[in-house]
Amino acid sequence: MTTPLPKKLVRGSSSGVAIMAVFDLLGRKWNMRIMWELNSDPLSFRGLQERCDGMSPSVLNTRIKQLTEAELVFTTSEGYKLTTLGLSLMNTLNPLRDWAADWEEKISK
Amino acid sequence: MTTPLPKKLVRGSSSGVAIMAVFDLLGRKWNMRIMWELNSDPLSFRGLQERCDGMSPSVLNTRIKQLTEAELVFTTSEGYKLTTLGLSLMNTLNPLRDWAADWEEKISK
DNA sequence: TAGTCCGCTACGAAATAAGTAGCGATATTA
DNA sequence: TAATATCGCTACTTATTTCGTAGCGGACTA
Repeated sequence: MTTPLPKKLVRGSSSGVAIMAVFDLLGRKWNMRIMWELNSDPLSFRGLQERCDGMSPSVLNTRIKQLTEAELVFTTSEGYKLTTLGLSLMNTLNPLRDWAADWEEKISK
Repeated sequence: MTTPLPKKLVRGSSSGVAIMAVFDLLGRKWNMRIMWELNSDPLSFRGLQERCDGMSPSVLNTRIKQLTEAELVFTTSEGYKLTTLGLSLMNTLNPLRDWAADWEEKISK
């Protein structure tokens, strides 16, 4: 039988807890994409849906709720927008664009 | 009936394709976490599993294959390690740690 | 030879995402 | 004012992904 693994491992310190929450949030389909699209423009529900390859409205709805709860997105009369916190996240994620281009180039040989 | 949405929207240019692939890869449960852990140390299969809260070995196995395919991870006699490409990705993702701390602070009020 | 640990696989159950129809509200047009 | 259209969003079913667990075959050890 497989050795039971401890469910939680005591790590070096309390640091590293916050980043795990970020991984939980961003490591879910569509969340990064939605924020990326909102970083360009504020968008309506259906507009966001179109930009995100026609993703399911049911999922979009739960994503918006999550991101709103996380204070990264909020609703206005002109549609959904990033909060200051959301904008700052997209700023830290911005270098990903260049990395991605580099990666694609090297991967495709 | 719901208006059919166009499955693909013509965007401004060819730029932005690579970043979508990155979102696909990183927007999957465990992928960021695995790379984060490997950025600290090279780890064995079971070691990686422990660090990742005892995640299922079946999922871990498919993740390792994906990340290897993406040339972000490779296998050595001492365990799994990040490639140069993988290291550079973690470098661009590094500011996330600080952002996460900031976010947690503001969120918990 | 028997015991232990390893990377990894198989497989059923649970959770998440996709896909589609359509409701109620508001806006627009006839 | 009535018909039409569009909106955000919900309710459902189906498909895909992830989880949890048992355990195989190989390498090492006693």
